[in-house]
Amino acid sequence: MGATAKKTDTQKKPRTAPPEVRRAQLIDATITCISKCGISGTTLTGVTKEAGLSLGLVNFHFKSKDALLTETLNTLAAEHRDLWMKAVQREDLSAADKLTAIIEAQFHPSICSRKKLAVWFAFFGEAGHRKSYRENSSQFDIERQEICAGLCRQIIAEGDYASPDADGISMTLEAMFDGFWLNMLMYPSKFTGKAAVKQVRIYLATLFPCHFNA
Amino acid sequence: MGATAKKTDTQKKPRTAPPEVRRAQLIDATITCISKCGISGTTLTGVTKEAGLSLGLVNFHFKSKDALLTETLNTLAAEHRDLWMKAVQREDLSAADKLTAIIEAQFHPSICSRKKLAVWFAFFGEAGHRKSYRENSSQFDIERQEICAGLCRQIIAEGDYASPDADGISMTLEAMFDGFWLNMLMYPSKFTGKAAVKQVRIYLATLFPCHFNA
DNA sequence: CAATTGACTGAATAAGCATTCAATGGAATT
DNA sequence: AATTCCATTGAATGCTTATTCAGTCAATTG
Repeated sequence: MGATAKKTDTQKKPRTAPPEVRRAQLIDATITCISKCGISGTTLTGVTKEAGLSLGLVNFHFKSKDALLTETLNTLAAEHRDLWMKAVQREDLSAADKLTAIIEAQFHPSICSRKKLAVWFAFFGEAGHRKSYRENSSQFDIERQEICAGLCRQIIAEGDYASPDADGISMTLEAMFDGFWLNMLMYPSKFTGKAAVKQVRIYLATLFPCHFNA
Repeated sequence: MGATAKKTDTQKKPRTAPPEVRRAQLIDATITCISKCGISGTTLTGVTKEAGLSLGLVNFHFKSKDALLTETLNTLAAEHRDLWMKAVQREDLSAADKLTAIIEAQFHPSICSRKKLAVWFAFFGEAGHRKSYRENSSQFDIERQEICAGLCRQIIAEGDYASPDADGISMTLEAMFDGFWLNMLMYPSKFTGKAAVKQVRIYLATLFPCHFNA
């Protein structure tokens, strides 16, 4: 339905666009395709049809199908990292606030829509044998887990809590992040992002009652 | 290596075997192939080569490749269910003991070898769009979660604990199960089954200190 | 022993796929 | 206007794959 931005000469969409735009379009279409058909069901014909572009464009803007898939995953991973990193870098937030921000980023609607979750797990399913799928995103995971462990250590020191096991707690947090993601994908009616955040906060409130409340 | 059961005439392996045996061989080979190459890299040529059988046998013993994959997943799901169900059905165990048994089953080496984890997540990755992959195993997941919730309710009643949210706890347990599985697959050197059991027990010990200890 | 049955084989088939590339389009530059 | 350059197109190519099936083999039955 008509989107006429400038009356002057915007009537027909241009037949050509800068590579950046095309790459973004193709990555978007790839996300849609993977979420609908899985990685094994995602074909270049399908992706380009979804994007409304012609078949040959993928190999023009990307080296190969594999490069398109890898860059799709990297895009999702970077988008996620940007969101929580923004909060972690703020100087005015307490350790508990930063940890809360990481949790909320994990379950933010823009990060874990059903569509994107399907893509994440499609990649996890292939990650076992595809090194390129692990490289980037696992680096981010490790980075986030180490930051979480550091924040936990700080909170433990602040509150003088009994449990000294910041590494164990951050491991468990990581597991809860991924586990709730999977359950949100498989049983969306039973598991929502809101409920996940709530449960993670209950876990933290049990451990650090002075810093968190359910 | 020699396995000579009966001296009389067992020298060469028979060229033919009952369908049950062949089906099991093919499912085994499928697990190996998926763990090595993912679902998209698993071909009938590869499976039959792995099994040391001829190409045509898959479509003889199974309706199709898809049927083979579905039955492979169902086999894994049933194997897992059998393990925890055996403990849950015992009349002599307390609720806490049964919950412990479920946790230990979840991370039992026979259930979550790296090989089998790779297969589980390969299926999760495709489950979004393949109804047949969800049907059986998700039924088992729901069943297990409801049993866990019941056990939690019982424990809460026994210990007169403050937290009344058995459903939330069982949701969190489920998430920890899946999340630790994923982390065991992705970072096997950092995450082991033993460590996972320990962390889950710590979680329960925090909630139910009279029933569990870390 | 002959006949029958069920398991097994692997070459042949047909469909689908990623990738290539010669040709086209059109915007920017000369 | 002519030229250059880059984005774009989609038919053609060559490879991989699931599935079929006509035939082989061996055990069991009559």
